[in-house]
Amino acid sequence: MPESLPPEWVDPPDLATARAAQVALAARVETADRFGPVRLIGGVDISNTRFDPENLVFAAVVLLEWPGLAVVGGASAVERARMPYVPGFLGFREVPALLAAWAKLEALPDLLLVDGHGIAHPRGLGIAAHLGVVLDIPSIGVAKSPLVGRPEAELAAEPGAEQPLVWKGRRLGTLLRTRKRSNPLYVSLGHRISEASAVDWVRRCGTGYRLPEPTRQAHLAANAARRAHGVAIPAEPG
DNA sequence: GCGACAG
DNA sequence: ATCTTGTCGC
Repeated sequence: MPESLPPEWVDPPDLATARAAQVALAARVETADRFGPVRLIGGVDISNTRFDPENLVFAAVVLLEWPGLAVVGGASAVERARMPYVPGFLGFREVPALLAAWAKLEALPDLLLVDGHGIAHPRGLGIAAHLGVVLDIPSIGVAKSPLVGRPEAELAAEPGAEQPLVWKGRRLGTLLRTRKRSNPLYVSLGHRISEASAVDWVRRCGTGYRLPEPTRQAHLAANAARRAHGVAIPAEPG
């Protein structure tokens, strides 16, 4: 973890400050592998209630053992969104709640898979990179749709097919088709991991679904946390 | 100026 | 992100 993180890295007062914070954070992203043996893999995602005037953000972090990919722990938290969803600034909307959930974890993962882009972002700081740098944790971005860039060439239809994601002459990530007839995933390194390793780990975390198990379980956990919120606990009979 | 635009 | 059951296709 960097020295006590500057407030604007997580909760900037305006978009101009947020933009500057992203540039500063992006400079801290490490694009080479720097992590030890992987025994615990984390999955992260958030859930929102549509038309919620409270603007609540339900965040979930799940812990899966490696190998095996069984969920062995996790935590969730609720926070009020500081700002609305603005493409390119997703981190500032979700990171606060994720940090709250992170603080409740009984153990920390060795690698983190985040629902969203890593460095495949206009300023190189998608939410996976944002969270990775703030927590100083190896992270991988796994997005379900593109933000910037185009595949270098047409992506083959076969499962397992991949294609470089290119933007302005730079390679920012990889399109990965994890299932037949499913739209590809957009994988990009977040922090302390190389692009090649990021794709390798996403492949290893595959269990037959479109999304890798960590992110898939995090999505389920975030939804469960949201549905459990404000739901009265049925009284025990007797 | 116009269109694109993670979750 | 979220609203939602069945249904069509592999």
